[in-house]
Amino acid sequence: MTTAALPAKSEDHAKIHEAFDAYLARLGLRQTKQRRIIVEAVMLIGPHVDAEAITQRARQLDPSVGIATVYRTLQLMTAAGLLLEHSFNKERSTFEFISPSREHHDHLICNQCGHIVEFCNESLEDLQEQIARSLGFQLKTHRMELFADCVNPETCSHRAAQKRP
Amino acid sequence: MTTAALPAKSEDHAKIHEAFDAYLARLGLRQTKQRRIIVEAVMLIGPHVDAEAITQRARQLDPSVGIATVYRTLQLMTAAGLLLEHSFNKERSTFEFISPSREHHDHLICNQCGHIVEFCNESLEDLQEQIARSLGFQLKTHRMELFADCVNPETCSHRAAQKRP
DNA sequence: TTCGCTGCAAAGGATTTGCATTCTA
DNA sequence: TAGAATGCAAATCCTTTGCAGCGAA
Repeated sequence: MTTAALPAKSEDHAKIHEAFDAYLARLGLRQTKQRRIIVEAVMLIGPHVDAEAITQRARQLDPSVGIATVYRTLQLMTAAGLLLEHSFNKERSTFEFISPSREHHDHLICNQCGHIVEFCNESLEDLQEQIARSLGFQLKTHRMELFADCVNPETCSHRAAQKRP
Repeated sequence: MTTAALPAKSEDHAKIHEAFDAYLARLGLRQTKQRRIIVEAVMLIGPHVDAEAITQRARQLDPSVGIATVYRTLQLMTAAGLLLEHSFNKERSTFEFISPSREHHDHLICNQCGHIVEFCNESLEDLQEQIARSLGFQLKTHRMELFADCVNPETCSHRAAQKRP
């Protein structure tokens, strides 16, 4: 059975901000308006974000946010364990927002429009573990991405959602 | 059943050149000394190559080979189905040489020593296709990497076998 | 007040492109 | 000979860095 992964719950927003602030405090770093805005932007447009999208969303909250700060904050969030950096396509890094309420899942990426579908399949997980065992290894983690075409072209309308003004 | 993938046979070199020439002819493109050199360089250092490595190897065969030509030829080879482009790391593209004698495979990477085991598992392939279909997509390609620990530590000695001259 | 932060602009690094020249077919 | 291919240098594009001013603690 293949199930779609659930999106983050909005109740998490406060917890995420808290977690990030705690991370900053732990390292003796400062809480700033820009950092709060960028974390918020990630949650608003997540779970898959890139620096450009974040910058645009953040600038709706405060037009003066600089790209450099976005990149620096994205690195911080990754270090804090709030984001996972992927290279789905080579021209731009994608960051995945990891909320506590989201379970493990893999990704299917549409070749046409770049839309990302998250899914989880138990049999697949079992099989992977079994394969590793049969090769004399104990599976720790894995990375799996399926690249596919929409069977129904108009399903590709996510393209619109992807486009930016 | 999980089987290990075999490396390319050197007898393939001639066939590969032939296949590439045929591809060029089919598109009305020209056979050139540089293209032959670059294809040869890929086979010499494959199966995992990047533009820089290819350029260096190609220049041992002819110092005048330009980087632009390497990139252009790598694109041609990819279009011809001789290479598969990966983005294992975001700062540089890796191309995987696909020889007819090498079957499709996935990768298992040892967490301890970095050794890469190539394997192929039919059930896994079937399952992936099935998953894509159930999500409304037609699977084109996939990327799967298992990160694992050797069950038996001394198996980890493959490290030496990994090194290239 | 102290430094960490920020925005800006310039720097980087891989890959692509424009162009005059060279060379295949 | 036509026009495809090449090498070089300049141009791109995403991301990082240097720096002087700003602001959190």
